[in-house]
Amino acid sequence: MSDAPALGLRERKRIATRRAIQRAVLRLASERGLEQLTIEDISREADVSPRTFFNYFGSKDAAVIGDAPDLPNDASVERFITAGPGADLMDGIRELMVEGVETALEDRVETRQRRELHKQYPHLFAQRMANMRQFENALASIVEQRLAQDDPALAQDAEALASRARLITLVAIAALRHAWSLWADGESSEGLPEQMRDSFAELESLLVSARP
Amino acid sequence: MSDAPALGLRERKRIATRRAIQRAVLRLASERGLEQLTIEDISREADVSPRTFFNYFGSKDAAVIGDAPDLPNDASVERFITAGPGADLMDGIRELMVEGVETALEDRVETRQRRELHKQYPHLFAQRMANMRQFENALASIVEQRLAQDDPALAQDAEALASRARLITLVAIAALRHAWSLWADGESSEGLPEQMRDSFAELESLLVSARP
DNA sequence: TCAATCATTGCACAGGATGCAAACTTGCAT
DNA sequence: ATGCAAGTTTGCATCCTGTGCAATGATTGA
Repeated sequence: MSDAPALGLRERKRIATRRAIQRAVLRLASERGLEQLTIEDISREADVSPRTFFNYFGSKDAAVIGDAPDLPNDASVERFITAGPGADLMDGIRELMVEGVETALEDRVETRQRRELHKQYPHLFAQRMANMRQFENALASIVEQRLAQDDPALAQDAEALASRARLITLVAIAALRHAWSLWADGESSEGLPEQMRDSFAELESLLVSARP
Repeated sequence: MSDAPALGLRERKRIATRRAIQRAVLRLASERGLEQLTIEDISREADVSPRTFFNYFGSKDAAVIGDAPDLPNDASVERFITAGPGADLMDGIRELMVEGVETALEDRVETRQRRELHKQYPHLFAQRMANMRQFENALASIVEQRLAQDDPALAQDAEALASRARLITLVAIAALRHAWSLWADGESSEGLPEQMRDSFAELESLLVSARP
């Protein structure tokens, strides 16, 4: 858990600046809305020059959206890949995802503000989805390795393997999006991880009912 | 099929202008890339003023991306909703989607150019997916009606009904995205509709294999 | 033909975004 | 500690995006 190998001052300052900008943009955007908010306003609030803002984020939106979820550490990934054919695939993916979003959870206030802004400005949500593509590709590659492990026959056909891994990944992401929607729309204070388990369970029941 | 109730001259010109801009942006972007392309360039090529460009599209990207797929006409939708519990749900959704993208298919050259640009600029692809949200909501609402028809018991619980309809929709969209990816990445000249049938078939086989 | 309606255009302007070079801060080897 | 290399912040200049407004011109329907 402790990935803090004594960051240098420079690195710590960088992170602080980044977070200062993010906090500033969330605070101001929540108060008066995105459109009546200029880079200059944000920079003033964050105590940096407008030019510095662009050193950290390519646009106003990018600062609001927040960082894309990351894959968990290598140990978890390795465990998933080598879990063997006996372990349920979707369960494994779900846990990887939960780990991923859990590490990304920062401040409760910020999370709430971001959620509100996502509701208010659909294009932000959209861009966030766009940023997921990287995550998506990483995940697909991992799933591919797992499939190759579980089913050596399938591993012979690279095309089929890749196609299947991608489809499985996309279905898993469908569940993730489902969880996200309910979590973002709902008023309940249920955490995203819990909602994710619910959504994956519903996906499971869907698959069952689909088979006569 | 013939939804052309004698468009007036004004309407025809509007459509022509829109298409002229789209053609211009695709041509120029394919030649020299998106970033070295200004609104002024595009407008010159399309023989309209820069101001007019913005009357049609909110941004450069919007012009490249193309229009979001539409739901098919009401007859098809009605047929889907009332197909009854005997008809396979995913098959029905797939056919609705195929109809939707088929009407959106314009010119072969444009389609190809757009495909290339989507490969080259992932954020375009992403934005396109984002634009699907409207389509997504429309589809979810239709699926919800179908579910309510098929399963009156489920229809009692509005929450559960909506949640399930949304999940099913998202899974179907996962298949659509899968088809889209393969179609965009692949060199094959196979059409998107065919690829969609392949992807939905693979989804089907996935569900089967998931059930021991 | 005339008036209403809608589309196109030019103009002005605020804000977004980037390259560049100067000033400053941090890291590190001596 | 000192000094140099590397990285960060900033101001400045500049181009592009995007929008409101008002004038002009084309299309429509009576």
